[in-house]
Amino acid sequence: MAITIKDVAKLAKVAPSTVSRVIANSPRISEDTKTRVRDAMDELKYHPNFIARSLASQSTKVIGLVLPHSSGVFFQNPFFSEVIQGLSEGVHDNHYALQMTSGKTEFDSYEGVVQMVQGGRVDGIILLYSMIDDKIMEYLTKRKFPFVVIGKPYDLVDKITHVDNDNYMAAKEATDYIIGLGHHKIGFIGGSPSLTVTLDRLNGYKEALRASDIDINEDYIIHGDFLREGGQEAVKALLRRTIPPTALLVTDDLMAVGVVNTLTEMQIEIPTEVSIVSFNNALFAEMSRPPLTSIDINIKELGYQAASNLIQLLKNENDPVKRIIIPHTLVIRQSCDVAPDVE
Amino acid sequence: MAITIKDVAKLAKVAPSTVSRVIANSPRISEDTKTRVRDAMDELKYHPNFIARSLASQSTKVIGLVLPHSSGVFFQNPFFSEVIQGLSEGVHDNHYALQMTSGKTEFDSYEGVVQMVQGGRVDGIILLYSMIDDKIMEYLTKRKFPFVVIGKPYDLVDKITHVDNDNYMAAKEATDYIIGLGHHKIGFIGGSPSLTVTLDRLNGYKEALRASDIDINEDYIIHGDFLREGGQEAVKALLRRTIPPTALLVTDDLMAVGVVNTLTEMQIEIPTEVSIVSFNNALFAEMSRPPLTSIDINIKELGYQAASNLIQLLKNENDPVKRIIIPHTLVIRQSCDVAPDVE
DNA sequence: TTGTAAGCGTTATCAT
DNA sequence: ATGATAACGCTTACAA
Repeated sequence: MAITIKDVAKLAKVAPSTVSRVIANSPRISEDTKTRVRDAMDELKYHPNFIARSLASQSTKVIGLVLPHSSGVFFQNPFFSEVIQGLSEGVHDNHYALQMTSGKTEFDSYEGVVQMVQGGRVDGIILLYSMIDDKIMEYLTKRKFPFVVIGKPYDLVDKITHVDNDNYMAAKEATDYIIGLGHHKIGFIGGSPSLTVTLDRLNGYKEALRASDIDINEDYIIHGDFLREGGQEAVKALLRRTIPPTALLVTDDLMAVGVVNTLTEMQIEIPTEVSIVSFNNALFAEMSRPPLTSIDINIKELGYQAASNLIQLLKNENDPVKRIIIPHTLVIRQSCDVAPDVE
Repeated sequence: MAITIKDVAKLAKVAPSTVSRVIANSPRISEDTKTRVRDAMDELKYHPNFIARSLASQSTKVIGLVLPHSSGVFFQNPFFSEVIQGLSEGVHDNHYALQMTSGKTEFDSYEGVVQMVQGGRVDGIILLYSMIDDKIMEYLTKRKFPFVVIGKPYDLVDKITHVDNDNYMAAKEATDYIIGLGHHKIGFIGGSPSLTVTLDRLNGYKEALRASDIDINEDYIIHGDFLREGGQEAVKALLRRTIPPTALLVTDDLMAVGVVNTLTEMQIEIPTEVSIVSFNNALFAEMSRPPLTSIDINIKELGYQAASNLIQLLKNENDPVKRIIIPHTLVIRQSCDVAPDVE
């Protein structure tokens, strides 16, 4: 059996409660006994038992992570590694631990969350996605369990602390950039329309067109998976239009890579025949031939802020609801050119 | 306060211990009371408190994950996402949870592990790397704490359960393949020489040369980070040799991408002037221009097996030490050609 | 087959 | 400033 607080107490000739106070560095303990107790702890190589502490204090110092249920897709996207990196740093800096839940189906995920929450495994939760009509978000809200979402909640935006980019503006800027190059037949290839990030970017795209008096052509708007395959299928569909677009706004680099692959196979030249702007600025964007102009959304920071804000919320019972916007930047590379039909 | 076992007991008119037994599905409880208790649980929407259970049973059903300390590098490599995916499925299938520890420095990581172990936070640990003279591995071994490593332990190979590829054979096969194309000036670009995976692959490479009576030229062997930058620097160094190699064995796709970038910039043609075989077969290998011939090591399975074997080890006190080898396959693409100096 | 009661290792509330 | 002692919610001998 491991060394417990009692062993330390015995060695230091104090009560267990005193040892506990020393651990918490209570000001009501004399410096004298503090050092005596600390010496005993060192001598015995004492390490507090987190489980016992959690039970007594009703707090685990663990943050739960909820991945989207179709995590197979999610794992393949570099977005995953990058948020995790930010999250990991964020919790670590605050002396919390990170625990993951996946789940093949939505029900599966839901059960995982309930276990974490009702099982008292975690003090707070971070949702790594935001979609419409999400049962998990509904559950957490109803239970008033502390959580923050990465992305924009579909409902109750002003009731739920979240960390997001201004995806509307980002898409608008990207589209404006394309329009500035003379394009007016601009396609939109987005992820699942049940994700709020897709909706925001779609709206930004539409607004940019509207502001420039370009008709919105619903045939130019396609949704797919945040995967290469998603991009491949989408661009094929767009090329079947009677008048195919001369530029594409693609909401994810991995999809954009699929788009590039397909266009290259069809011997359609980028950027002379088709221009592309994508999102996320993963390594893929840089590696692509040609390198992709992409919007950097600072994924790591998204994770870091989510973690630190959740923890702050945990410490401060009545922390106000917050909306943290992480800045984005358009990184111009070589996937855009002036419109071929402009003279 | 949440619903506890006592509330259920009261409603079902049984003792708390009976409820506990029903949860554990003990055979010594009559079907009759079982259903009565279960009805009560449903009615109250009871969920067992994991923390309390952990404290009482001295087992948390949580697996700890230890990333390499320079996790910044690690996170960027697609290896990370893929193992995590496998691990995640593995623990999930066995009703365990996954908890992560990172740490900027080695000391940092070490402290994290000690906290997990002595703090009773986890039942077992998975090391996501294997390097020589690793304090953490030494600590876990000394403490006889259950753990498995992904990769091959440097010491005590037959005392530590691990999941690995046969990296020696994989490298040998890859090198043989290159030799078969007529190359005999073959460079080796590897990751850190303190990682056992690097050593194994290096040995396989050397053995292949030896078997074909090709001199081993230490000038052809370079080590770098498992990153694009690592590959870039390494290949530049190799090209400065008086007689530069005509083929390269690169132990990681991401490094290989760096190699390809650099060669392309220098207008050296792949595969006509330089052939390349890389490892891991990440999406990068396929995306590269030209697409890379790469050894698929089945990363996801590495993770899945690590998780399930650790859990089995936890269940079966005296499970034998195991060495699980995940098969690899050489995926031939377009980065290799016959040696330019062969007629 | 079921109940009683003693832990598990802390924290926290009273006393002193 | 410190010590007893009762939680925290569960598991598990030991009884019955």
